[in-house]
Amino acid sequence: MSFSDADLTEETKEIDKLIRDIHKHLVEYTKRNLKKDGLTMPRFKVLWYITKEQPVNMSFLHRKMYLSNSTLTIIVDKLVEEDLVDRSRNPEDRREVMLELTGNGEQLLCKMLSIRQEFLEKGLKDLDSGKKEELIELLSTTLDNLENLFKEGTNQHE
Amino acid sequence: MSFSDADLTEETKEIDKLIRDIHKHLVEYTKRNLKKDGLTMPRFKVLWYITKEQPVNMSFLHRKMYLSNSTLTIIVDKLVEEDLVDRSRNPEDRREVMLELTGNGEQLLCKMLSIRQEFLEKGLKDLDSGKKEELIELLSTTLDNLENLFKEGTNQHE
DNA sequence: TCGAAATATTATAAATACGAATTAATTCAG
DNA sequence: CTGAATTAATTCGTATTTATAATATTTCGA
Repeated sequence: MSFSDADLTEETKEIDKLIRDIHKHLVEYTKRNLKKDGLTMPRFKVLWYITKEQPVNMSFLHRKMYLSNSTLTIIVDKLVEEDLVDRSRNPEDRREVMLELTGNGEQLLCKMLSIRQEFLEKGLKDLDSGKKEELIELLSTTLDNLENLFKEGTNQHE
Repeated sequence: MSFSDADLTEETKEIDKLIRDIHKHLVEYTKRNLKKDGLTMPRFKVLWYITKEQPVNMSFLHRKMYLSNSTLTIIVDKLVEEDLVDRSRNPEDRREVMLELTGNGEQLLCKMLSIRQEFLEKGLKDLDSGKKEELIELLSTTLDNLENLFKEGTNQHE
């Protein structure tokens, strides 16, 4: 078997499309369920990122989500108002805000995550554990490379 | 080797995270480059979808992108104004609009797609052609299942 | 031909997003 | 210790994106 440049290009395009489409379905399915509980995607994501390393500050969200602090302030305002997030100043460094999920927040996030999890689980039903591990391996390698490439671009002087 | 339920759950979470993160890097890298040419993500996506089946109408974009027609009208307005898209009525059925890329549109989209393509290509550099095919196979299986699940949910009566 | 269905736009309102200026707290150089 | 620089977050002004409801316009089936 031999591969031309055109094949390689096609493979990349194909993988791009697959990643986009899988992601799109995950997002749309998630949105559909968020809506039932009055949540939107950006607000859901903020909850999700907070839960990763509670308590977190605004800058953490900024770094992870690639949204400006001013945008995040508005989104967090809303979440606090809805009693999903608790906002307080860090006593160690009072410039920093500390964000944590409230009980409500935890509960709602959990629910949404498990709905999402179940959806993807069904999507993966034809892959046995070995194949899933294989998939994880292939995607991890790719992500590592992309992260490095991305950082290089970011540190561009000027 | 044996696998517990917890392992299976972890595998799914891991795959979810990998898909999201790869997608995130693709999006952020693309955005960074779009910005240099005054493009935004939704506008870029509309160009991309138009090019898939030129000429397309608004409803096609609606079905593919999960955006309301009114949202799309606004985005397309902007693209027409920027001379990236040509909008005309379909003479066969004058309710329909026909969207095509202008020369400028083609050119700009091509440029952006190849920048994106190159980025992902580098991300995939450690996978030989066999592994890429494997990856395509695994992702395709998953996407098929997700598409079916998604449709089921959509046709829910009411 | 008449009314229902399909297609797109307009009007309105809300959420999301960014950058610049501002405020407050901390750190650091001298 | 004090003032300058730095850091963190918010506010403000503006633009973009998004949704819903209401409104043409056109097509098409009975």
